[in-house]
Amino acid sequence: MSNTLQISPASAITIHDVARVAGVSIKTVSRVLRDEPYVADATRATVHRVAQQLGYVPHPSARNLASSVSNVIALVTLAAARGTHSQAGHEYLMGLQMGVLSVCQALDFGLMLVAIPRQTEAAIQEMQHRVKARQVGGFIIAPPACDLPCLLSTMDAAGLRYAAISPSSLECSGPWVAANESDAVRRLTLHLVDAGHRRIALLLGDPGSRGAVERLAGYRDALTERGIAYQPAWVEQAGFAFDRGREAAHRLLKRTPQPTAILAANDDCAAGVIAAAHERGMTLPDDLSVTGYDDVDLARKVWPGLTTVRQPLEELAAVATRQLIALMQPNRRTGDTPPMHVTLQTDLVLRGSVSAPASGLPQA
Amino acid sequence: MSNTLQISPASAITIHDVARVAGVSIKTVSRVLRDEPYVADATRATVHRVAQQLGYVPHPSARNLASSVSNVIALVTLAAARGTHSQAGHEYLMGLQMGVLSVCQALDFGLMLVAIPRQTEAAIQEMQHRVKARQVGGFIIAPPACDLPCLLSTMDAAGLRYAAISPSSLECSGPWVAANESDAVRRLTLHLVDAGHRRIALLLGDPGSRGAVERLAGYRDALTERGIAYQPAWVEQAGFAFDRGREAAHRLLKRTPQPTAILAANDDCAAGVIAAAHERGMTLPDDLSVTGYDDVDLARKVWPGLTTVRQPLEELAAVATRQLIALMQPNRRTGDTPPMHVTLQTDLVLRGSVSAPASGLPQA
DNA sequence: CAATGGAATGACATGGTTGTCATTTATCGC
DNA sequence: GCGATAAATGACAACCATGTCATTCCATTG
Repeated sequence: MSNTLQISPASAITIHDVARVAGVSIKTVSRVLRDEPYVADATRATVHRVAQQLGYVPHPSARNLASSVSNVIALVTLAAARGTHSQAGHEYLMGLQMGVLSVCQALDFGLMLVAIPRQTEAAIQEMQHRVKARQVGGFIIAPPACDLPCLLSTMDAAGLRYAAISPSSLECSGPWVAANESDAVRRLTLHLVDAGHRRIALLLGDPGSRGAVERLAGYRDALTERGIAYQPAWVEQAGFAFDRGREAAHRLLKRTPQPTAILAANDDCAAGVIAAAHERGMTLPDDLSVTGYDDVDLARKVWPGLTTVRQPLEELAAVATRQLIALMQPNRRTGDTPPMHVTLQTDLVLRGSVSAPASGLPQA
Repeated sequence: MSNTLQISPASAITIHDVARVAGVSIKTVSRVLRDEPYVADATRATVHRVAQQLGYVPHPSARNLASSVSNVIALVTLAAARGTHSQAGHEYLMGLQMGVLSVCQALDFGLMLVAIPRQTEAAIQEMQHRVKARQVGGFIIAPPACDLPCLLSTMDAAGLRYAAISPSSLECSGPWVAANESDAVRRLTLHLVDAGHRRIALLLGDPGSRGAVERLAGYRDALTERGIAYQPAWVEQAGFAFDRGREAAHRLLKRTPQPTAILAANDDCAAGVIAAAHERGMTLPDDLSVTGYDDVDLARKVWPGLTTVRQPLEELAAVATRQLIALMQPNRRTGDTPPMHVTLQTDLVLRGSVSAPASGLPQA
């Protein structure tokens, strides 16, 4: 009937209205809007036009109720103990969030935030609850949540759909994305060696994290390439936090001989190293070269600016999101579906925190 | 009938199952679970017990469909241009998120993330779309999203439910929370004056932000209290970003006489000031005292550590969330409902970035 | 003791969509 | 031109909760 545009009182248009105006059944409207086959092209066109004109927006709850398919995904982080901040750096998490959000927005998915407890058991329950309540159709598991022991394999067993970002364990059947961390650290190490450093300490993150293994490999590769002997004493499991970096740096700088360069586990940790060096009255970068990891804002804000590695955080998250959505809606045609396992390259970012060692000739 | 615990195949328990097992009608189950009156105590107890035993979880979509009330709220941030980071500091936003999330989790609300475009018109449409689609029942508007001109009053007009965090404009009928920023800056200024400073520069954030007015007032109050003349030349609209702080600091430090202390707009901005001072070869804090604002992690990580103001970010967000939920579900009994307008106190955090001025006697 | 009214409960419709299956219409081979 | 097959469409139930309104059950009251 009336083809008049209805703009203002838009909050009540249902599939029935579209069907009535288009002169077809609601089922046909449903078929058109869900891109199902067996609809005549002419009908398809009419329905699309009418739906658009009426400003029809499908009701997600009704859709969800009828089809038990959700178009909401959850970004899973580790619940912080009351008052403390979460484990992973804020900027790291925020970068991931932005990546997830941009894809969600483009594909008309909702993004929920879910914080899970630290025990795998409880975490699974929490997530199952969300699925049971049909609030959420799938999960993006970000570090360090994905480092909970057995989390991913238990999720597999529980039938929860997910995509993991930079998981430490690959013992899962689900998709994951990660950056090529061994290559990143290899290049970082070469950069230091080529600047003249020989006593290079490596601080690693939590033992459970993906980087721990990969980065050590990259570090050793670089040393081998340049014919420098690998010394286990220069490697420490420090952790990612500022304070851990600071403590580790104090320990290292007490030694004789001192390291002339420290590869920190991430930018926060590197800032801790810098703080420690300052506390010991050292001048940076002459007395000590420091590198970070992640290139969060902090890396530019400390003095001297951190030479670091830029992980494509937003892209990591975006890819994971597309993987998950492909998993949730196999039939959906969303251009390119990323493969199950993706490794992305990183960029070295050079700033002032690395220079040639001032004191002592290059000696192994 | 069977009172056996059903644990594993839990994904299909509906209100009908509960009703059947409890021997009552579904309506009665609904009444009990929604805490409605006119149910005998004995019935109430039975239903609760059965629901618990069966592990019944109400289906939010069905609930939503039937009642057209959502139990999902959205945290609204400003969409970042592709690639760039969002306006507000990451740690600031993350602090707010944690606060919102903790209340949501406690009250069994879902939290969605929504990024809105920079134009009020488009932002309203985006939000109306969510509501129209019944995805979301209300919004928490965080800075700087709430500083979009007329956003809040337009939301009022559009009938969108919201609570605002530290909004610049109070021309809205909705609830808001904010920190007492004028008092915070007043105390910060007194702290500097009492350390011997007289030439104190004040960097303000974006003109549209709440702090701009409040903080200036606090600054002037402090000067007046100590009998120091207010000089407009010492006040700049620098903005919150690191680079803005750095540029402003360079401008200020070129002057004669130099300021001996700078109150930065926030910690990021303060880090920029510190970087500028370093670039000019100054020694901190002897040559220049600097203060930040927010007490994000960065404040501990720069050298010297920033004397700053801790805003109770998580609490601000938590209060806003409770305000919003009270607005959405007036009947819900959730202990204490916060008042419509809440102002929270702040804490001074003293670190190494402030000392007595090294050069020059205290002269106005 | 019948009438009254409120407490306690249930039957059924409703919300907006999708799934199932039946039905109508067009297409094809011979 | 006829049946067989496939394409196109629609009627109706189902999803799971809540809202409306009717009904039953008691305790009071006159």
